[in-house]
Amino acid sequence: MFSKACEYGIRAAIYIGQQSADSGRRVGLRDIATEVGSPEAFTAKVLQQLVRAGLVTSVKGPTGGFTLTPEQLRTVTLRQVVLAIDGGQMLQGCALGLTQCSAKQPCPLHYQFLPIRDQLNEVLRTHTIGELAGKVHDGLGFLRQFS
Amino acid sequence: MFSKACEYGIRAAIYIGQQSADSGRRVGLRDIATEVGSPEAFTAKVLQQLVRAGLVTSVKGPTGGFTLTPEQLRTVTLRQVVLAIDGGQMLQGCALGLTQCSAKQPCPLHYQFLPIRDQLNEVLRTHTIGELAGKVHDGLGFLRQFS
DNA sequence: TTATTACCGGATGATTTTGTCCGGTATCTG
DNA sequence: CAGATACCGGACAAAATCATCCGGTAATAA
Ligand code: FES
Ligand code: FES
Repeated sequence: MFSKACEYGIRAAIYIGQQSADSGRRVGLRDIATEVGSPEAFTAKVLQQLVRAGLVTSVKGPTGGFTLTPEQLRTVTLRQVVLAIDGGQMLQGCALGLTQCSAKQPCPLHYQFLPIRDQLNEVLRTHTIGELAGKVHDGLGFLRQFS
Repeated sequence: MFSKACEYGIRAAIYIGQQSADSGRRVGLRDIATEVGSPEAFTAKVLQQLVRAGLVTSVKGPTGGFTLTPEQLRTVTLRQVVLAIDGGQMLQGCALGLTQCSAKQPCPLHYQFLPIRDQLNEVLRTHTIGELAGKVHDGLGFLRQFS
């Protein structure tokens, strides 16, 4: 569905959001990688993308780390995270790989896939990182597998 | 969404199906690659997978090529093609990359993604190659972009 | 100020996916 | 049988993705 980078990015963002909403404290890279079960160095690259896109805030130095401002918690959507990392191919490209998805020259699956893709876009567009972080906080969602 | 290999495989299968239903004639690799706009040698690999999986029939020698039997046209679903090439990750894996998708330890998006994935599975399960080939035959669907 | 902390950025390497090449083999035609 | 055709199979190569390493830089705290 999404690339590994995107999966790590989403999980990391939600964890950062959870900690930010919970206690306002910043979380370090090591902490993030441990909690979401992702490779540390690679996760750093992905987070840099999110910081450059303005979706996550970072602070250097001691007591530094990553955080989500109250505004970011409220406004940053899953869709923005996916677009920043994976681009729009999954969100608007043709399911069968035609160079463009359009009713002009639709692939044989076009009209079957449209509602699916629309629903996917809707889910990504209407869910904020802060909202998902709340679920994790309430024990309704998990960011890694516990055995 | 799907891998390149899978996209080529689906488009190729539909084209083979269209020609088989249309005139019963077998189509060669070159013809297929041209008509669906895919790299010839790579498409050959993908078709071999489909032949081994029993979803497409091949015949060697002069006048040989690929074909779909009437039974294959009637019974082979898109889902079988996708499973043969890409496996089940997209069809049953967790959207956020958790090692397993389950209500036991769901990711924060689990319940939002379930209906989307169910709908995707339903579309793949209920559409046969023969049915989609019919659309192409009737000019209602295209397998490559015409400028 | 000085030392420490922790993110930043570029270079590098491993793995998977994508794509090509070519000889082998089965099949059909004459 | 002889020759041509076209799929088969394995080796090989290129590109994208995934992942690591390490010196640089900004910020904090003593
Ligand atoms: S043209 Fe293929 S999904 Fe729209
Ligand atoms: S656990 Fe993530 S989609 Fe089911």
